[in-house]
Amino acid sequence: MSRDQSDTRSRILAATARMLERKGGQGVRMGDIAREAGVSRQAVYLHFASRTELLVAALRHVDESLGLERRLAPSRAATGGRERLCAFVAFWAGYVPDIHVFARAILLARASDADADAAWCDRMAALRDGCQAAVAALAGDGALRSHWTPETATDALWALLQVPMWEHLRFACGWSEAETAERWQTMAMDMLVAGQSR
Amino acid sequence: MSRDQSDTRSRILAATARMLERKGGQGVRMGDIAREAGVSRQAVYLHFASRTELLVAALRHVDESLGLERRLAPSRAATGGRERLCAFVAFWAGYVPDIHVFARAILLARASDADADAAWCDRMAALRDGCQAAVAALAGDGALRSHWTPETATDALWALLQVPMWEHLRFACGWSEAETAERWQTMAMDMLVAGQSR
DNA sequence: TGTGTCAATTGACACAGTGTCAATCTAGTC
DNA sequence: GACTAGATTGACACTGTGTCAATTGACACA
Repeated sequence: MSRDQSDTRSRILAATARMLERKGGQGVRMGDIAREAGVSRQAVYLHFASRTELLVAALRHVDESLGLERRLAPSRAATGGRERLCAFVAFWAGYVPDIHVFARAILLARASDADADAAWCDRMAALRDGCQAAVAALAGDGALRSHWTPETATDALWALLQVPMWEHLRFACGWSEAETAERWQTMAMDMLVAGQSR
Repeated sequence: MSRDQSDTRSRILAATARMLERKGGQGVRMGDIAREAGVSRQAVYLHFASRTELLVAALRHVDESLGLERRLAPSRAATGGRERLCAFVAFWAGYVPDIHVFARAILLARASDADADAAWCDRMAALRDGCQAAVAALAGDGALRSHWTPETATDALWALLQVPMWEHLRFACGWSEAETAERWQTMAMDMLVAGQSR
């Protein structure tokens, strides 16, 4: 049989992704995922200790299959501060659409589950590092608006790039993915970069 | 006895506020609220059909006791576009701290409850009206950055003023209430107002 | 051919929280 | 003294997570 241990595990992860994609953050039950994966509900618990652990693993799994590191490369390679900021926001605007259903689910779980909260904080800390690097590049060019310190500017950019912000722009405002990406960059630039008045 | 119908109702609302304040959005159960109000759990259902209805009523109740309309007056009175925008963000930055625990609870309920979602969308529509008015005043002064239309600028401001954004600035970034208010205004101005480079 | 192992299945159950129901209690009112 | 209405009590249905124990079926080793 082609169904060894790791096979089942990845089928569960794939089923989780499909279900989240289809039904959105809430309303996806352990039983739904099991059925979708073609295994029993208990088989899921054989591989993941809890719903939260499954969600977090599923998110990590898409990170890998999407090539998070590879996608991050352009922004790391950018030399100028402005270019780096633009590239970073562009990367994130292209990445969030692929992960936001997982983010949604974890964000909801977060309220009542310390593990989910910790996993999310971890991930957001990594995002903040990216923001910090972009802001540092900007400051290095002397292009940071004078009312920001590198610290506060990092915080501001970090806040701007939160997943709920993307969701709001995308769904509440009804912006297309391309519009969201472009305008999100503009917002970041206008907020942080000196001499941007047009 | 001093316990007539409307008395019990408002005691429940007050208890809801206290519990949310104390324990945050999640983890506040109907039974907790009942105990806090000094009534039975069923008495709560006698006054509110569901948890969602209670949360929404509680939020409306603080709106009234806080004088939402009165607090909104300064921004409505402002003449210049910049002043109006500043006053509006200042109003909101002063208001969110008082209501964000209710917002949190409703936002969480929203994912699995259509009523909560509808109530929240309603409220957000009202916020958007405020944003629209501020942007219109700005545009009227010719002070709107050229890359925005009134529509897109309204959306952008609306997104910036979402409660999760405030929560992130306040708690994840660790900004004080005053810092959050001041910098939130700056972010809005930099994003929307032409000729703001410093 | 027999034995051991391990993933997976099945069905039962504990637990928490929301919401419902019916019987009963307790004031105030006419 | 009967009526009414809000409140109480206790039981229960329902949903979803997580646990447990007994069993099945496939493969491996000898």
